[in-house]
Amino acid sequence: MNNNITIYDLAKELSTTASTVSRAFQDHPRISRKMKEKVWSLAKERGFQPNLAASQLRTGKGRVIGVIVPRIGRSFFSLLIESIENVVNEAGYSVLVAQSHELWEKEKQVLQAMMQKVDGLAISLAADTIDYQHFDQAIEKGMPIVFFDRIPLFRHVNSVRIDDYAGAYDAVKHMIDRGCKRIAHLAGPQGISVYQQRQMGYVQALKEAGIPISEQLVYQCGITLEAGTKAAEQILSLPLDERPDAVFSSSDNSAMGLFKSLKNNNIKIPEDIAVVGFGNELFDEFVDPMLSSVDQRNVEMGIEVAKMLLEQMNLPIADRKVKDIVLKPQLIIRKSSEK
Amino acid sequence: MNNNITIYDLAKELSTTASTVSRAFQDHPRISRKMKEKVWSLAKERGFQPNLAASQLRTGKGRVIGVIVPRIGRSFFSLLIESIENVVNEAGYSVLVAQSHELWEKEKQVLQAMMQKVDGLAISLAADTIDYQHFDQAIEKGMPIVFFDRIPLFRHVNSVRIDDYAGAYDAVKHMIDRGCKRIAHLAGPQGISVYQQRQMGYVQALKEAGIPISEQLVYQCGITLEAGTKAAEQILSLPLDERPDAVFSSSDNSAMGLFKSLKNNNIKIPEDIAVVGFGNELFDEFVDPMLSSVDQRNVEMGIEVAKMLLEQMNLPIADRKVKDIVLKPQLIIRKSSEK
DNA sequence: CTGAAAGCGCTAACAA
DNA sequence: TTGTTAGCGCTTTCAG
Repeated sequence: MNNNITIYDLAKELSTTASTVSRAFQDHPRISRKMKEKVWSLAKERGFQPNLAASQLRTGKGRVIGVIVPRIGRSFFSLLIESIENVVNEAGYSVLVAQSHELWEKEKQVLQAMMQKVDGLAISLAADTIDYQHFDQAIEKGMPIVFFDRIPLFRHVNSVRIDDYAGAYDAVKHMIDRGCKRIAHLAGPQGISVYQQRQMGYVQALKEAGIPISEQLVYQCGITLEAGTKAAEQILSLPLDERPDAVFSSSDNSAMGLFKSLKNNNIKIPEDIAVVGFGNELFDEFVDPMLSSVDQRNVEMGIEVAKMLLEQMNLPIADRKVKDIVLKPQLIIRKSSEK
Repeated sequence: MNNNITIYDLAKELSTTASTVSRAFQDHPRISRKMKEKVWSLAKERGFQPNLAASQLRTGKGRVIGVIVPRIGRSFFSLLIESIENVVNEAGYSVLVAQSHELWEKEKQVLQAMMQKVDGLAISLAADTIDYQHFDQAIEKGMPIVFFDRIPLFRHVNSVRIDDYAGAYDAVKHMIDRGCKRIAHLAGPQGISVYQQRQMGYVQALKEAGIPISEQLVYQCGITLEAGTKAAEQILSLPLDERPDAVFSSSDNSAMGLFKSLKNNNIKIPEDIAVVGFGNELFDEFVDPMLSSVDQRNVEMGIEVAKMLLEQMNLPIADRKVKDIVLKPQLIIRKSSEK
């Protein structure tokens, strides 16, 4: 804050000029080793901290990246932020966070605010977002952006995600292999890319196994605990011979709601109904029986996002190539789907 | 980023000067309404965004606050960050986050980096931190700091926390009221203020009830799942008549480890051993029986932290008064401790 | 109520 | 290899 000492002070003390001191800090090749060492050691001695605002005003760079997510407190996003921070911090960057609260308007607003403050952005879309103009404008202005997990569909943008389709496919295939015949699906909001993909993976697995897709076994129910509870009620109200013998949920939260309701109604998991969720949340191992789930590889995803963003930022605009990294999710089989 | 339009451009177009435009944006009292409105409407029309770096260079303020926590991904901290962001965002601030990884060195390092970038700081201490000089220096430089949850002990600093002592006391009292006689405690790292307080609350409740404190029922075991598992093993290895009939854990994670081990060994919860945790994590309601726990009031805490910080930042240094807000935690009683 | 002018601390073209 | 100089865009005293 009130850091008084400047490169001028250092320069004076070394009987040189501000430019030389400035260049010394940048390890400029045309400054002598000797000079650099004198500058560095004096700086350390005096506890000098370069004024970032001044540097940012000159260069447009402030060593900060921004992360925009729907909600920071959701474990998936907080783990991603953690992972991103770990990587970019190593490279001398700080992380600015903002929340869209799943709202397109809010997303535009925080994007605007971030534009002034960051050198690059990592973004996971709001559920609400259907229009990408705000991002187009940002990209046009030269802002490096990497989308992750929830990415704009049909767009040529930098992105890191898992193969949600394959994750869902594997989960459903696993249940089929275990002998399940009637597999229900708790689908998430179809406006969000990842949930759409998961539903498609579910459908494909059934198709390949020659199991007819039944509309009434696909519950468009959202991804909350309550959504899962409601779905369970509907399932329990079905005639016994129409009841599913397995459920693949697009989120662990809704899986949990279902799970609890089924147990409360003395349905045995996995014997009567097998359950597989998506997200591999911590609590999956706490419940009884432990919940099978698809791991989203949060840590790796964060690392890839950070690496891609750093790479983009350090490349001249002309050399930047749009990249799309797709990680393979991993099905974690636990008791809830073992037959 | 490449935002070309400046207040000079606006000034020219309105045949006035930069000073007037600048003042108009600050809603300066000595600028005419008419002028202000002309400036504001033109600014909106042109999509003008003031250059924050320039303003920060001049004023030293950049409309950013920093949050330093041990780990972002832990649900307690991520919920707090979420809550803080919600409040300060309303006031036009962004949030910079950094992690100490429980290390004193790292904490000092990120503090340094933040000093250059933020107008105020919210901090929860690393487990490792025993020396507060780095904070003293920051405060001397005029940086407003609010500590939360894990605060420096015996220091006159701004802080927001819950009454961990009372939370623990209430939890243990509740078990005593339910008829428990031998109550064990999974204690957390005693170097961290909150865990120390929780242990003291535990001790006090026993004392008041005339129950002797037995050293071997206090497990100094850490706050991870594994720690809880280990503690369970030790408990199970006790002769039957020395086994506790209740356990108060200083964290939900270690409670969970204990919980699972006890169940695996056919100990009935709460009949054989009642369990109460601390933290009121989401998963407490997912497990069977549901886990009683002490709620830390994350949302309120975040709100208070943000409000206190905003208040401090907007007060001239001379008028700032050190405050300490203590929230009352709430015991949430669930099946795991009902007898 | 508005304008002129200086300067926040750093960087980088240009010059030596 | 180093120095000179101008200026990034904004704020703010001082002067009308």
